[in-house]
Amino acid sequence: MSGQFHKDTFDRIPAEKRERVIATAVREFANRGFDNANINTIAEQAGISVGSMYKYFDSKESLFLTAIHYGIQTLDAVLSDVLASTDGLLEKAERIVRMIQKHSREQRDLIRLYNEITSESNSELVRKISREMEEVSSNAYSRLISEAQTRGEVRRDLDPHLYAYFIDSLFMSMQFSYACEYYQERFRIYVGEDIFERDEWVVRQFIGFLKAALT
Amino acid sequence: MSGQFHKDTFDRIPAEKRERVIATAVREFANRGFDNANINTIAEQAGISVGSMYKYFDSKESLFLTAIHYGIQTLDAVLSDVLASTDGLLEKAERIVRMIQKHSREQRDLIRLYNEITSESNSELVRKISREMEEVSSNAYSRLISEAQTRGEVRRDLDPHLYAYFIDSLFMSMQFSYACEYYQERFRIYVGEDIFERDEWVVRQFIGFLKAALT
DNA sequence: TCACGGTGAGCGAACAATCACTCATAATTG
DNA sequence: CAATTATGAGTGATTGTTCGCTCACCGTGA
Repeated sequence: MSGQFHKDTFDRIPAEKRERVIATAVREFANRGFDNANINTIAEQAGISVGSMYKYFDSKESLFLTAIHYGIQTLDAVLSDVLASTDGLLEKAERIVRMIQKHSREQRDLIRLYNEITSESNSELVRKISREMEEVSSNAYSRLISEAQTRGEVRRDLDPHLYAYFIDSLFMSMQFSYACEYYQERFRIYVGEDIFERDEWVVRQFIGFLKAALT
Repeated sequence: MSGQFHKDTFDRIPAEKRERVIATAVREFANRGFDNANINTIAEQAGISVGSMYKYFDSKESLFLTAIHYGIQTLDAVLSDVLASTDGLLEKAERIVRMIQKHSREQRDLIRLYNEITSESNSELVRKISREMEEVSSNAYSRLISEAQTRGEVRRDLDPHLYAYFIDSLFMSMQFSYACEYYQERFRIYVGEDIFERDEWVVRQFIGFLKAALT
């Protein structure tokens, strides 16, 4: 997890204020996108002055990166929690799907911030963070499949890395479908208006899909 | 497919100029995003004046919508072409994957424009676009699966709509992986630096994944 | 205890750049 | 010579960033 994007000053202020600033930034960037998010508004909503904002961060981009950095840490923590269990591949997948359904609603802003990054392509720094972001789940998923293969749980004629990529693609899509506007609308178009009240059914169908694909 | 977003004047100018304007708009919106795209620059690069731009379109949003509308039509045309064949489900899927690999590289701007929309936070815009965008493929894919089910090609215990959604999620992810920076990087992280020279292998593995999942 | 001065967090009005959009004027067309 | 189309400098609104200032706090020395 690479270095910090904020000034030292930001570390010295009370934790409560620091968290308020980050939470506000995450919300604003997630809701309005990088360009439409307004630094002056974020400051106002966080209860500090614009001046202070620039005492903490060099630029709008620095604040954005700090918000993302925080988001990644949070997401990683949740994922690690699931992956640390001793369950088999399909049990873990099931827990991840449930976690996605729960987490995507509770921490909607974070997922939308993540979604934001996937089309923000013109920044070197964002790319760097993204790499660290995907590497965690990439390694974890690939290893999961390899291990399941040696245990005989999963077919041997498939490439663990590519299949990890397929599975992560499905997870990503679901995650966004529960948190981001465009993907929500798409989910409804495909499966119906009431899809967000059918969580258990989605879990069952998804696991069925995965099980068939892997065994 | 909803109505037009441009003024009548735009229909009256030479086709060559019209196409130049649209191509330039698609490129700029794809590369810089809606907010960062500059109308004055687009006009300049298309070889017309800003004034003319506003004789053709009411607003930046109208130009954006027109560009997207054009993009959707192009994508639809290509997809319809594949879906019109008499092949079975898996053969069609294979052709779609190959089409994605080819098309995503040749029409990079269009795919990136599509990617741009998926994280657009302007809900007004999203609603206008998403339906038009997803309805075509949604219906097509769902129908494909249903038909394959009645032919006995595909398991009956799965929901055609949800499975169509899963498959489309994989297609989307691949499409972006061949055209958009963040997804490209992610693809490399998962499967290796040389993944973009292993098209045939990807096709085979993907079809294997899908075949197992559906039968 | 009190006065003093140094430090740096906090402030927000003002600045400066950007850019969507307009309009008076010119060119073109029929 | 109308009527239509094209032009691009200008306008106004927005917003990232700066800067001169205040003030609370702390250490020091009398």
